[in-house]
Amino acid sequence: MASDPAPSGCGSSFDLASYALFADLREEQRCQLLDQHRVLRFMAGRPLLHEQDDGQGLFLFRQGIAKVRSIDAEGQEVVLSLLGPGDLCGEMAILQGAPRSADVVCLTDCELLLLRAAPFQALLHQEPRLALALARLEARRLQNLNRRFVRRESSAAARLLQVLEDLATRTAAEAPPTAPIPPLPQRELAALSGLARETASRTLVRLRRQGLVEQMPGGRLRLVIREQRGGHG
Amino acid sequence: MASDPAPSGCGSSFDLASYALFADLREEQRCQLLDQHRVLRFMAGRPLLHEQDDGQGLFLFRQGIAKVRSIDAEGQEVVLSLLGPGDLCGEMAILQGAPRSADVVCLTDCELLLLRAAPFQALLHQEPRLALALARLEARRLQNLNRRFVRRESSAAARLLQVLEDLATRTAAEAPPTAPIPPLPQRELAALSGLARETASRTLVRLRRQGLVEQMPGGRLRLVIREQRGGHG
DNA sequence: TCTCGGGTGTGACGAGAGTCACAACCGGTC
DNA sequence: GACCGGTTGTGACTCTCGTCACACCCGAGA
Repeated sequence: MASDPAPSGCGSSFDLASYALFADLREEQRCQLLDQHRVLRFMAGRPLLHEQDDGQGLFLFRQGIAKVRSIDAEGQEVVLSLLGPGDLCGEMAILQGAPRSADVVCLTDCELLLLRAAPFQALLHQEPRLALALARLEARRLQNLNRRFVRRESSAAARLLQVLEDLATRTAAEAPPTAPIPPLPQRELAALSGLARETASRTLVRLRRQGLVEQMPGGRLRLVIREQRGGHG
Repeated sequence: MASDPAPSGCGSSFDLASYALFADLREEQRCQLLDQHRVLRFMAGRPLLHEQDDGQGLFLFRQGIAKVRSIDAEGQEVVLSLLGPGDLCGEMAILQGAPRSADVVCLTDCELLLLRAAPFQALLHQEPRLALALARLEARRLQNLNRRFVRRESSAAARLLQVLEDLATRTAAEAPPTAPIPPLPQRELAALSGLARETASRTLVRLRRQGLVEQMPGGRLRLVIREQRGGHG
């Protein structure tokens, strides 16, 4: 992990306003939040939050994709969601001093902004816009997970397609589902969709034969959008 | 559905303070929220939210258990969570004028308080404590769903036990997992745990034989707590 | 009493995905 | 070139759960 210490001052080029959470704030308040922020870089495969156990902070994704995961009773990894540019994490720990139940691991090289918890917490208590925006953020996450929960019942193909679409749309803010997907080993794709590696392999082969997934130069995958993706093939 | 119109005044005996969401407010603010509230009663099997499509409100559970559910692509019901005394719902629609993706159906006869959206929304924008409490509420829901997501992978027995425990703890605020469970048909238990009715039946038989579940007079079930409920039997 | 209907237990079967095993491939390094 | 480790494809088998089918129970009502 690399870290650039940053000046406390504002006028920084970091565009907090592009994060929905901070869009409603006054410029001066955003500056407040940037106080003693740092820029962090993690290599693919590195965990984000482990090292920050006590002195928590807010992590804003600028580049790269990460997975939020948990370990079940049998020691199996369960992936709860994906994070990409424009997303943030660490707010749950700040909201409720709760012990962290999930950890975050980078899937690709990541660059992110770490805001200190203190000014964020202070602003939360005095500015309803921020608290409200946070409530909205949590609500949206809940809805996303709900949708995922509903799809969870479905076939291996549907689950894998869902993961591929998620990956594509996280490569950048506003990325289309047909954006090329960063090259990840099948083992990883399988973990993301909750399948065995072999099942993921077989399913990928079938999806390629059906023309739903395209192999791009460099081994990257790309979704091909078709109507009727019911996924009961 | 029965409905008691209520006076706008305060001094009502409804104890909003017992809901975590309102615990931090001043008494006067809670009164504000009670303006034109109503008491609603629904029979088991009745949907809550359908009829309130535009004029939304906040539903506070006082008695009874309900399920939050959604319908998947194949028309199958997927249960997202359970609500009981002390819980509330309808806040997502208020937070983001979003079209509702899930509906709420009573499992037993329910009694609840309906607060009007307007004063709640107004207070949200001016009182950070309320907005913050709402953010915490959403965060806690997210964590609950995360936990459920993790367990979803597991066996039929584990899933059913989970549902039974959820039902027991929702019969009242602070109810222990060993509280008696309201008598629901197997069809309903199966839907709650995402199993086929037959599988639920077979699994229940096995759990009874293992002594993990007890049949009480009147057909009600009760969980028996044992250490080591790994659920790989 | 018989019958009817809903809820419940259980048997037989099939489909889907996990597991084990192994071969082919690919990119490094020596 | 040979070697090695990690990745990918595939075949065979197993296990779990869904599905279909049916028998049983029990309470309600004619």
